Amino acid sequence: MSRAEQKERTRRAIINAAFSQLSADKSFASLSLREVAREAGIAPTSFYRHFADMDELGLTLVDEAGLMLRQLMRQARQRIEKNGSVIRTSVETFMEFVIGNSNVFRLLLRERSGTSAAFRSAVAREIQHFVAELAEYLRKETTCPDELARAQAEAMVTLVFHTGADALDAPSSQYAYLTSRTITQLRWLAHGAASYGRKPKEQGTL
Amino acid sequence: MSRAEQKERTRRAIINAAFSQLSADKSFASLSLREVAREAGIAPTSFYRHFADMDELGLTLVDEAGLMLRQLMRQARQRIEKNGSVIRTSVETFMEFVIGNSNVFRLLLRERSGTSAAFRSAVAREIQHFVAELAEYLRKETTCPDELARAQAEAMVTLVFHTGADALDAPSSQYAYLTSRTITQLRWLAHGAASYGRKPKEQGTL
DNA sequence: AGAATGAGCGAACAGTTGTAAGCTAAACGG
DNA sequence: CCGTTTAGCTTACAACTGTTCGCTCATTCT
Repeated sequence: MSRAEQKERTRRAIINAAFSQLSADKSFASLSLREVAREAGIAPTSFYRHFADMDELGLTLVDEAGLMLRQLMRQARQRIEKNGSVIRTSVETFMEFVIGNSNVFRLLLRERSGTSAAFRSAVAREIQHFVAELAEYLRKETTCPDELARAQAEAMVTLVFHTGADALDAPSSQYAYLTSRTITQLRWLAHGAASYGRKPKEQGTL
Repeated sequence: MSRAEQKERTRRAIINAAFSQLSADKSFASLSLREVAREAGIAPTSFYRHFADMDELGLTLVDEAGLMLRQLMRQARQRIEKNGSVIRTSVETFMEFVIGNSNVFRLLLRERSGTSAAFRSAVAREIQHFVAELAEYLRKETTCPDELARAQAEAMVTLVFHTGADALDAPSSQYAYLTSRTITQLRWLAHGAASYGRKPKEQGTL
């Protein structure tokens, strides 16, 4: 086996070990280099042949998670074409991702407000892809001015993301409710933005 | 000085030490019992005279944070009575809280998705107060059915909370933008829910 | 006054952590 | 084919962690 090939192999072993140790009660911050190395089947010091420190590993994990997120977007687009209901399809696709890859989603969720500024901005960047893409769609499909399309997209992504977080702690019997609730919320937003978008001034007590 | 009084005093010293060590790069999980005890001016072992372990301290901190949140709600209600604009006043009040008590807000933000189930549900409970109160208001002021009032309140709290999180990493020059963006989002929701609330069926491609 | 309570302390222990130094052996490049 | 490179190892160290034990001594209760 080629040397580079073998190196890539144990690099993946490290990454996989790290992902597999993430759970509801174990965040990336609470992983230890030694534990990861142990599960990857290498000596602790060999870790340094692949990453300068745990932070570098963490950024790699966030990148991989972001990659999966982008694949998810593609998948959602395909489904929408064959399905029609944009909001319902998007929310359902996202929920399936959260349930099926809860460790990955949890990583993003936690590091978004974690203790490392580098992690936070890495996660923020990945989420911005989501927002930008959705905003572009809204600009095309609706008469929304650019700035407001972005604000609308941000609100929608925020709500969907938050529902994903709820789902992590909810029993699976709640998934259907969470999904439909979020769909309703997004429809409100879309409807409100469409009919209310061009009136930034005060009106009424709300 | 009475014994109970002195005990309460060092208990507060511990709590204050813990709060003061929280920061952008230091979460509760990364605090150590010894460090907290050091800053509180007691021996590490004396910590156990007040808390069974760090988790118990953490739950206390979350409770205190929740208390501050409820005080905030009262303050917001007073302001609204003298001001009129419900949404604007609420968002501005909340943002002031986040800026002025960033460590407290960060605690809630992080532990909401942290590694301890007990912490997560404690934070969720505090936030539910917010939601319940807002939902009650919406039921009174609008024609929204109960279930939808709750969904609307949840969406609003989610958006405001998320904006608070954004503010933590944003330069203060961005505060005004974040505030007005959120106000717009909440108005969309209110408007959409009002005119769209009783149509749960599919319609259009959105 | 005398006994009991309990907050606080110091010393000590067993674990864990990250990381440095130096070696081995296999794959590589000339 | 021989020298170089390098992934991986073992050993070692210093720093920290949470927690137990037994003691002191001021406050409290009787």
